[in-house]
Amino acid sequence: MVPTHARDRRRLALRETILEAAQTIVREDGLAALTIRRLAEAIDYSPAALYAHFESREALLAALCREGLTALRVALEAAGAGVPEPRVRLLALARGYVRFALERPDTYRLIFMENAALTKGVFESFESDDAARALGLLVAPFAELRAAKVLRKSANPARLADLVWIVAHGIASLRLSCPALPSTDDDTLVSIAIDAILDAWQTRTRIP
Amino acid sequence: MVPTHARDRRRLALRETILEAAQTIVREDGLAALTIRRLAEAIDYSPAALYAHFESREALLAALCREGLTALRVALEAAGAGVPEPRVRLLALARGYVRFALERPDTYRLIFMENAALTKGVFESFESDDAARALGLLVAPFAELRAAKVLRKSANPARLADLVWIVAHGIASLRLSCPALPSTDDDTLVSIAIDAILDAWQTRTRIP
DNA sequence: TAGAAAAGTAAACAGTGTTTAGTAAACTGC
DNA sequence: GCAGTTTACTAAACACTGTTTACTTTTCTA
Repeated sequence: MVPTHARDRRRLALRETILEAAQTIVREDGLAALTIRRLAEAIDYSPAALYAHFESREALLAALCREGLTALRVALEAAGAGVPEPRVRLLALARGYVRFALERPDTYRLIFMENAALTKGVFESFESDDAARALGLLVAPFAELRAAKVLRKSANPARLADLVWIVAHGIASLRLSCPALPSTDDDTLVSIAIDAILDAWQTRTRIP
Repeated sequence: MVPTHARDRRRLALRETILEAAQTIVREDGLAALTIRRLAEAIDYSPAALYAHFESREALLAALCREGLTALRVALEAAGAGVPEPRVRLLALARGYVRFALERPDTYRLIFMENAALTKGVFESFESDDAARALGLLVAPFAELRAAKVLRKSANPARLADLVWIVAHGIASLRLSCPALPSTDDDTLVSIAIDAILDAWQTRTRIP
């Protein structure tokens, strides 16, 4: 899949250079600072040159968005790796999710908050493999817990995974928008939420 | 508090006119369509005239943001009004929250997603009474349920309210960003989440 | 090596938020 | 009622933005 022709290789390399410079600018001065002119200057090309590699600024943001989604998936895989116990892994995944958002706020905003059309485009057109795999990481622990009869048979792993995603995203995005408001710290919130989910669906007999 | 002098009254009226025209534009063509020039044209003034009432576009957005937050609080009050049973009220509030976000996506985005600095400013500087009152609506049912010994004494109403907020915001904002992804419908997600929270904290004896 | 194709640029276009200088209107004190 | 001052408002410009066009340079191919 690596291009054979020299000019194609250079083309791809420049595209990569552009994306890297873009990431740097975003990390240093935020998304609003990412202008075509500044980006062009950073890589010593004319502004118009960028249009040979990206149809528009929006398209460039979409590419950054896809890269960000991949990075999120990788971060989650790392967070869950080597944690055999499903409940602990679930906690680790959710915490890893929130941590990723807080460590790379602009990336996270770009993926999920900044631009509706962008996010939709990335999740739809790109048939986002990363999103599916990331969600899969959350589904597995629930499936395992259900198989081990820790959770009831009526527990729907996919739906519970959605719930975890909702909670993690809720915490992360609220923190990015109005940091003060949920006054409890993130890790506690995450474990409270996950414990509640597991508690609610665990096999048990209720005493009325 | 109503200004006595005629010119002050006119001033305030124009300010109101500007904000109303802004709302209309946002509702019709989204937030990106809200430019100073278009807004000025809509109210038949020159662009510069707006700067007598708002320091900048950002300041205007902040005003819209505050109005949106008030509208959200009012919507929540309406959703919870006349629902005496705490659990049912909690459901109604959370569903009302999500519904508000979906019915006024641009308003909701403006309040919670679009602009970090903006949101922070509104929630901090304005010592947002609306936010506090809205959150209070969510705290009350938990306090009532705890008082009625439906929930354990260890249940912290404020923290549980945060959780509900996190879930409602999580659902709403994910829906606005990547509508396809949580495949379960919103009302079901809300009730699943709230049931889980109530379940997890209800007074009970566990059979191991 | 000559011709075609690609890469890259400078300059312009249309749009943005914002500032400035200057004018018209409205209010104030006499 | 009138002079003077403050306010309201505008037209025009400034410094940006993303993007397009016409043109030049470089690079590959036949």
